[in-house]
Amino acid sequence: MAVTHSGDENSRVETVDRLQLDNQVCFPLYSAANAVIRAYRPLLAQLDLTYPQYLVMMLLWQHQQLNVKALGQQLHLDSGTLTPLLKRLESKGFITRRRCSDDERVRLIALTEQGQALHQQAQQVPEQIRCQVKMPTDQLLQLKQLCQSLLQHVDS
Amino acid sequence: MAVTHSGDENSRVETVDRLQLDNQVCFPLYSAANAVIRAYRPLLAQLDLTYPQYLVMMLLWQHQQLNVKALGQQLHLDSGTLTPLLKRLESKGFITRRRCSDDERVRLIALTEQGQALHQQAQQVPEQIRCQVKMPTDQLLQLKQLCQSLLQHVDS
DNA sequence: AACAATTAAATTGTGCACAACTGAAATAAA
DNA sequence: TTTATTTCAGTTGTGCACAATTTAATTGTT
Repeated sequence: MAVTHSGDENSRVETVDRLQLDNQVCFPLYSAANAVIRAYRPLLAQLDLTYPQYLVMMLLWQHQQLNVKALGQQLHLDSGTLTPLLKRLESKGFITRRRCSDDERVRLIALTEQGQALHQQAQQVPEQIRCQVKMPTDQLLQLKQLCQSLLQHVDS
Repeated sequence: MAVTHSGDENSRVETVDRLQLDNQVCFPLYSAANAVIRAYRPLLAQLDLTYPQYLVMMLLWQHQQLNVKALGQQLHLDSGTLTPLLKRLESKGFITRRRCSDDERVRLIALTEQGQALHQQAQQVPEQIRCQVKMPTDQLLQLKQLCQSLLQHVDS
């Protein structure tokens, strides 16, 4: 329980139960993320990708080749998540997982031709998803910036 | 690829690649949600709860008794997620899962004394998590409202 | 009353997310 | 140069999240 002052004309003192769903930031954050990823699902299914797989592919379309650590740092995911995910992308024929000759610990993740080709098909995804989110662009930009800020300011 | 007009003095035309991580809302949303839930983990571990279990418990602390459908509607989760989660809460001794006598299809989820008692222990969680998020309260409020708005305006 | 349609929850199977741990290779320290 | 430490991926095990399906109970129709 916490006591806060309301911003009304006559400043009342009200008791806010912070253990209620309505008063928490994390619940809408978590629900909204789930909802948007749920909206991505049918679009990405046409590319035979899940949302986290799509994230990896976007990084590879941009950088051609990355190791597991670099992927993990950019996506905030660890090897426990990435290794099986990358194996699935490999078995679908979208990426290769070579060992680095300089440092045998490192895996170099690169696109196959098929993975490269998927880039074309994916071009429409952003606009398709944008159509399903009926919200002003400036609000979405604001939401993006607040999420990025939160990400920087939470110690986890 | 999309062409947008920047808001600069001399309105340049720039090409924005919407297939880049930096230009998407969902990625920071997804990462921020994961990060905050990660921050909750050690706090909730002391109560022997996961974050989704904590959500269910909060609803029960507020309403005493709910069926699976009502829980699902409020949390945006289906029986495929809730049924095993509720079984875990039951086996920990926090809830009961009675069948409704009026309608045998329905499960009535209610708190045990132990589950009720957990409410006291949980009182500190919101302030503890607040300390780990070094961000102004007005920005968090704004983030909450934008997430709630997004949740309403995405068809999924 | 008999049958069809609907509803509530459970089940099955896939794919994350992550903590904790392991093994192997590279780097640092003695 | 041996040994200690660190680093990179991989493994194991738990718990979601969800699509698709199933079972059983209820409601609606004829």
